[in-house]
Amino acid sequence: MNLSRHPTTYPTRYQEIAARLEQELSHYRCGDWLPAEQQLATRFGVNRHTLRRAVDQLVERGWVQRRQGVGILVLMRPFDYPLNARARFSQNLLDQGSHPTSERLLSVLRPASGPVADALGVAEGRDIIHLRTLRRVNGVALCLIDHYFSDIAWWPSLREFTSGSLHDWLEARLDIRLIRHQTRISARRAQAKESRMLEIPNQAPLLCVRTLNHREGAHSVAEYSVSLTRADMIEFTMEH
Amino acid sequence: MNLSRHPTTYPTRYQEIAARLEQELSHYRCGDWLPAEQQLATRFGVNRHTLRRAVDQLVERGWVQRRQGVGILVLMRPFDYPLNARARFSQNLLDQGSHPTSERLLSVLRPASGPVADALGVAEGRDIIHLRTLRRVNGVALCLIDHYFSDIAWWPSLREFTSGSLHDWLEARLDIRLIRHQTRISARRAQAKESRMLEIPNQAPLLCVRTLNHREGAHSVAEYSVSLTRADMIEFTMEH
DNA sequence: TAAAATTTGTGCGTATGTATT
DNA sequence: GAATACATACGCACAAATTTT
Repeated sequence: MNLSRHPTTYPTRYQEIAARLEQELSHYRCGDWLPAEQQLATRFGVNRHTLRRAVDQLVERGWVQRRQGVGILVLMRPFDYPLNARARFSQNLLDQGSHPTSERLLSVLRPASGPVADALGVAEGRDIIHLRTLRRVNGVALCLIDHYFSDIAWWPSLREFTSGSLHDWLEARLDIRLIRHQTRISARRAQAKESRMLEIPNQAPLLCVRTLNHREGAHSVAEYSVSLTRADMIEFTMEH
Repeated sequence: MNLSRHPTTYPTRYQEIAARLEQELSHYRCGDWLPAEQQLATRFGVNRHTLRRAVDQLVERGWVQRRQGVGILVLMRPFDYPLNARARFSQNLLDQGSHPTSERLLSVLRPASGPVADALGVAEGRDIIHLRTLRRVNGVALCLIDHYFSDIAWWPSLREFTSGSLHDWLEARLDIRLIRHQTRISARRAQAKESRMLEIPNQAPLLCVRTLNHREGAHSVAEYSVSLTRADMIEFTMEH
């Protein structure tokens, strides 16, 4: 078995096209759609498979994103550039749930799945409150948080939450102050759905922070939250 | 442009095959070759394109590697398996530098680079102590830490450190107790060198923890450390 | 509400080129 | 040189998702 490197080879057709498309990305803005695959294939005089392969490269590099039935979305923006140059936002690790600028994507009453039930300390299948919020900075999706609450008495109030700071809302409407009890931090690649919601390339690294929160004075878990944050944009900090 | 969620979809044929192949990887050892694409395609009753697409997934995940004219090389080690099944090790976020099982890879006196000098609060180019340690669990490389110390008076003692807990060593040999003052947590993909040292696929997600440590009572930074941990194996926890 | 059109996603069959054994 | 195996590319067809009519 020969482990030596392969000699350099001439670029294949799909690589040529990928390079060309990458150049031309500068003619687009974030949010623009590329011409349809068939159009591009015709223009380059190749089969659609070959064109798709070229686009695959751009997807891998994180420049564009596919949307079935819609088209190919251009992600690259001047905004992203400095980020990889270590110009990440810095965020206090303990601030989860108190972002002043998050919007609600989902709020439902639903049976607790296994992991959620475990975290909240309730029986699997019991109804719990599930909110999902998205935090944007300058219009860029940054952080997706799932909040799970065990006390469905909060539902009438929580269901009306639409945007702002969730923890401020709890304090203002229900006079409830939540205190962080446990934090778990991990990282992994974004899965397909997550990368769509956060508008990032598939497989991009995400920071995952899971927290257990109590009410002041109480010992049972009132909230379990799971946040997914673009790792290229955020760094968590903590002063001791 | 509609950013609403996509409905869940059923796995496609190639995804099914990818999942099946991933299961079966445990039947192989690192260095084994998979059966030829045509054989696998025949066995699954699909076209070779479809089979190739399934293998593409394994390549993306870093389990196998293609060699033109040779075959498909199995990279994965059996040990890696349970990890993706969410069986990550749990580690206290504040334990950096005190792993009882780390080994020294490097110990040198060298001029401080820009970022290190900034962190330690010394002039760029001034000599500092640089130690690099690797932590293994069951023989598997888990965590790579660069330690930078501003006080070169510690050098005669630190240069003799070879393995064990670095912070224990400092306390035993120099009667120095270090206290965490600031923690920064980020995540990114492994670069080529890092993936070699940690024996993981390139681009695999890493957790990066950077800390500033003081001596008890003192205010200046005595140690700056940067740890890189396999994100598929570790989850950090913190009780408040 | 429903159907049609558009666009990407998946899959098959085939042909040819390239690298290795 | 021959055999084997992966790499690239074309053409066609249909499925799935979305948007438009």
